[in-house]
Amino acid sequence: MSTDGEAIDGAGGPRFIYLIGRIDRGIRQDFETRLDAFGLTIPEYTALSVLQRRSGLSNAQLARRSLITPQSMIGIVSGLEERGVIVRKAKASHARVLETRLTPAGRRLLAKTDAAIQEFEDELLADVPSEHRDLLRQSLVAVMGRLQDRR
Amino acid sequence: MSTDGEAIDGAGGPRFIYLIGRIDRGIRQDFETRLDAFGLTIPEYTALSVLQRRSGLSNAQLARRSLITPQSMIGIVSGLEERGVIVRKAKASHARVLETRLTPAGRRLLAKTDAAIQEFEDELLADVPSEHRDLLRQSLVAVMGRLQDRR
DNA sequence: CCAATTTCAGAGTAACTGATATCG
DNA sequence: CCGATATCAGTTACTCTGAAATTG
Repeated sequence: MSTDGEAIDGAGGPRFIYLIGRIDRGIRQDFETRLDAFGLTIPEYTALSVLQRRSGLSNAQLARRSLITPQSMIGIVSGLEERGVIVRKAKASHARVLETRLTPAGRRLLAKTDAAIQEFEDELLADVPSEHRDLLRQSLVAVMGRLQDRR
Repeated sequence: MSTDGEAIDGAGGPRFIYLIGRIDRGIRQDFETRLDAFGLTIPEYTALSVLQRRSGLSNAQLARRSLITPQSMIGIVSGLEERGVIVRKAKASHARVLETRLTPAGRRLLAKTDAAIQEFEDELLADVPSEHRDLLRQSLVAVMGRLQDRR
């Protein structure tokens, strides 16, 4: 328990923005530690997860989906490519664009990592009634949509 | 609109952890820009907001509530103290503990900033039906509780 | 020539770990 | 002496802006 007296929310409750920021920070450390066992960083794991769903995205597309710059993303995919978990191949119709895909090794790594992360997520959501979890996710997706649309 | 084809969530939908991380990143930039107009950083604004609700917290208490280390928090409060928006005074019963409080100038600054941030938050939540917003906040508070309890 | 992509280089923010001193 | 607090110092992780080359 928190030893600082009051509950987490006072009158009116904390802002949405606070909650997102604090949860992100609180999660990040555990998340990093767990991923470390698989030799991955958070942005690396995130990129792999996106590629699993949407194979063949270019660096620029990955960056847009992740709400970071292409310059930031390039560092992530370069590292993953060196380690052989992804491959990048020039698009047939446009040699400048490099399509990114998971390798079999990448798929295996991701599968192992996913299992560990699923456990973590279940712990975090333990106090959110299961009938509310879909709505939580839906609401967060709606916020994501707002953010995507301003790029 | 996103130009990368598909909707934001594929089959099964994105993980809670992804959503938090990406929303946080997407928010951070706008948030920073808006706060810059008031000469505040995100952690500074967050600390001031916490102090408004819970006056008299020590550095260590502020750090715990924010899920960061006291070493990280000390840099934030030191800056705020120099600028005269907070004061720190030794606790009567324990000279080692410095109780932190907003100054009148700090209160004024926070009031102005809050108004601008409220607008931002309303924009983000525009696509979340108002009858779901309370539930969203409740769920996030539940997750926060889980994180607090493991310190 | 323009727009999009890729990618190198440098800068900055915000957090961390480690260590030291003080107080009750 | 122990536990909590405060705080200095150094380090790391992730992202950014700027700039240049390539392609259609």
